[in-house]
Amino acid sequence: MTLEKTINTAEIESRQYKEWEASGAFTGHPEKNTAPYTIMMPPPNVTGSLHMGHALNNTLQDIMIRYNRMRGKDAMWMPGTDHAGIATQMVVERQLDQEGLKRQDMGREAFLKRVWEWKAYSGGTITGQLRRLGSTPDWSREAFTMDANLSKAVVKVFVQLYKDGLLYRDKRLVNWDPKFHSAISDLEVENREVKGHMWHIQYAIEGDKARTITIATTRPETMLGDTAIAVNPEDDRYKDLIGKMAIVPICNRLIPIVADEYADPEHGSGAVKITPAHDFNDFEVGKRHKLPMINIFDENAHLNENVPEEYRGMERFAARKKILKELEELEILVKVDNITHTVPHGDRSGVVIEPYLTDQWYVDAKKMSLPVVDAIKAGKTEFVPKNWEQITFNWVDNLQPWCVSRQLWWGHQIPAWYDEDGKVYVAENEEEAQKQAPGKKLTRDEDVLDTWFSSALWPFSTLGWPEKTPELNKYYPGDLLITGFDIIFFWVLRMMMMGIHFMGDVPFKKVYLHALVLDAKGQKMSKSKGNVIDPLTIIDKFGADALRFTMSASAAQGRDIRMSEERVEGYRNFTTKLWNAARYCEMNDCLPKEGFDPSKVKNVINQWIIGEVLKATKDIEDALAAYKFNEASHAVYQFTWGTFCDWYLEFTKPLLADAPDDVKAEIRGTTGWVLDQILRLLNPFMPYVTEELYANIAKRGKDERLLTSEWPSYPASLINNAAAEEIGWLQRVISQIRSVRSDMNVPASARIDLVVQDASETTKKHISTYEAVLKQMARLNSVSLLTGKAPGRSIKAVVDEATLILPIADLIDLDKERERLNKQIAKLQDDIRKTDEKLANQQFVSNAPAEILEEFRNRKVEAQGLIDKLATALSQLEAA
RNA sequence: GGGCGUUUAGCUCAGUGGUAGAGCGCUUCGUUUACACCGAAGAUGUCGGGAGUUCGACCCUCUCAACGCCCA
Repeated sequence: MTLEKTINTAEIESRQYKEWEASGAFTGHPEKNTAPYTIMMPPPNVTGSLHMGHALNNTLQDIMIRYNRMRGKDAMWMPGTDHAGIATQMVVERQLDQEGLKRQDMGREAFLKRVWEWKAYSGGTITGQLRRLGSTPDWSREAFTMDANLSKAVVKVFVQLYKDGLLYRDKRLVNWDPKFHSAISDLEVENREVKGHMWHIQYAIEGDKARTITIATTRPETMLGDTAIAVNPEDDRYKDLIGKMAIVPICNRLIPIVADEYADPEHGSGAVKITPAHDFNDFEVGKRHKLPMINIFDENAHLNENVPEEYRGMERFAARKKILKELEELEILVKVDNITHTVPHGDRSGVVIEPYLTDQWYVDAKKMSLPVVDAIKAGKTEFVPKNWEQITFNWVDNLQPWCVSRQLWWGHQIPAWYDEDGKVYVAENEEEAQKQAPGKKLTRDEDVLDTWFSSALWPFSTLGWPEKTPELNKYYPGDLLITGFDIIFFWVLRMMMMGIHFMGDVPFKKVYLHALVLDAKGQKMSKSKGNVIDPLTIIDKFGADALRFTMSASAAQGRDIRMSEERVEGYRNFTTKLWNAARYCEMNDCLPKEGFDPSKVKNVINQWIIGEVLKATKDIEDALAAYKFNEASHAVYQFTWGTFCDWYLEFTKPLLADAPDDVKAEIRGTTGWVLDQILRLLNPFMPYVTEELYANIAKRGKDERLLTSEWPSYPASLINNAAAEEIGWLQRVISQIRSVRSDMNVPASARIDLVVQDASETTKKHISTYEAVLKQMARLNSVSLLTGKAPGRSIKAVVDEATLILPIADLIDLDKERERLNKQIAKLQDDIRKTDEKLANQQFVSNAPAEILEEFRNRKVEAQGLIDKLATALSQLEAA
């Protein structure tokens, strides 16, 4: 086959992916003895679509999976999707809304049918998009958090945690989302800074018309639920009022004035109203003082029957207005301050969260997290970068019970039943529950579980737990988890809690936490800002390989990634470069040859490039072992472009034209071999273009693919230091000549002569060996050794012991050459001065390690040698 | 208010206790039959400010500042 002149990424991508998937190479083999390499994919929302975060996350996972598959591991990347309770229900409710329907009118069953339909319709979108990225998870095991077996695991876990006393029902204040009519967890609350007011309201004191007490509040409507006023016990202003009763305006209820440290004398008026049913701090104060709790809201955050008649049924912010108006009329609204404060909002709904007293299910997250901390400290699970471990510990210290019930319909319905007295029975099914409550009429808990409850089980529920499957046996614990730091607390820790509790071991050995993908200006991408870059658009424009390489090359640990098209464009150019290099190889019959043995190579240039392949391989391996994706990418990029294309192919061009046949044959073999290695090294990063080239550069068997080929592995003895030194010399000579030519404005088209002065025997040998290469790459007419006197009017450059003379009298500008030489000398003298200062420092000489001293001394000698040669060149110039 | 992170070339960012690197951009030159999505050469930095540790600091410590994120 002949490679097309230009690469057609869209065509290659769709064709190659189909072949990969059909080949069955993504599938894990629990029945085989091969060592496993397991990654659990963070399941994206089933109805979602690919964003840059997914692109980053999945690229990194796929690199590790492909790399380990090539290294002979049983690579198993577990894919799947999450039912995403609130998010999905919200989407479907919005659709219903447009049809003028409400889920309450449809009923639970009909609504769920509708959600399943939506899931069936849009559920394949995200997995299709992951395929476009080139991801190779084991699709045959694709799971969904609401699959029957995963749901079974959820029920099992719920019941067991209940039995273990780690899950319980409790009446507490929750973060209530009035839009969803549901409790949400602390983590789902987003505190937003907003402009608001601090209202100062005067309360009368019972039996003392002369005294009043002024409290400050940002939420005056909650005064209808006040059950106390708190003052600081040390606050002299109010000491005498402690124990007296105040009168709540409007509803004219009597409430005690209590002493509590919570009241901050510095803050507001120093006196705070206490509404235990609607504020987390007040709730604690209420418990301390055994205050009654008056709930004044319903599930819509509308005022309920516990408030004066004229307020009942009012929306909370309307009620606030009315109250303020009434307070004003009563002339007890004494002051209004404009302030900025943080107000809790639902991260999904965007509405203000109301602390609300309800019965909910809680998991004792604190208790379950203790073994997690121990496991991390013991190194059973290691976080990369490490600093997340400490952050995790701090967070665990402040852990609150995890509210796991949600008043939604889409999700895992809680396996709990109530009898007519409200007694609860937790069981795996109704039959079991009934056994616990013989003869009683049971009703099932209407609520569902937090989405993160089921995703916390992901590392083992997807492998068949609670059955003892071969998969579970082989793939748990997983090797690596790659996810964003923003869901450490939502997901990573909860997986660890559940994994340790139910499997007796951590779910993964390493957790790589990547940063966020931002726009080019460093801002978070969001629909409202309109700065979202769609990965699919990027793929269409530059190809999936370019996007993947951008992600990998940008993934420096602990730093956000600024996404810009220019960067992707640069890596698109890299794919083109590789493509063209392969075309060149094809045109020159430099393709992989059967039976080529890199250890048998005789030509130094070939020995050198083989050694460079090995060095690059090691660099990539080391970088990946440390999860430094940017370094690994850089190593393979640099080798391919900077070493193979820029030097090796250029070195060998003149030889392919003129050298003896055996040399040509060896070059062809070596070039083909190196190309083959590059394709392997690059494959995890750029799977499509490499696969396509691999298929085209040699005859391949039906099932022979890079996807399942082997990662390069050769003995380090193939690195030939003498060859590296020799080629280093060659590169220095060529660079020097090119540099002076350019400095002196010698036209590239001008073929000039090179005369070498003071050449050592080795250099003489090299000059003769590489004459053809030097001529072509430095654009020379002839290469010779100096005999007799050095020509005066010429450009000179120094490489090691030798002086390179370019006698081009008619082409050079004497002043310019003088200037160039003087500049070089001046710079070297400056270096020597600095080195001398160091060497003159007695403390440096006596304290610095020997090899450093040696290095500085050598540096000086070398610089002096150079100066001498340049000075000679300069004086000859003057003499001429 | 607490915590974390960032501050290095015009831009985006790597980096190491021993005389600063990449990509992009910029300048000059170039149509040598893989590639102009290219090649060659080049310019540009008191490595945020200050102090300390050290023979030696961009790197370690302290401090200040700016910016960002998270939590209260």
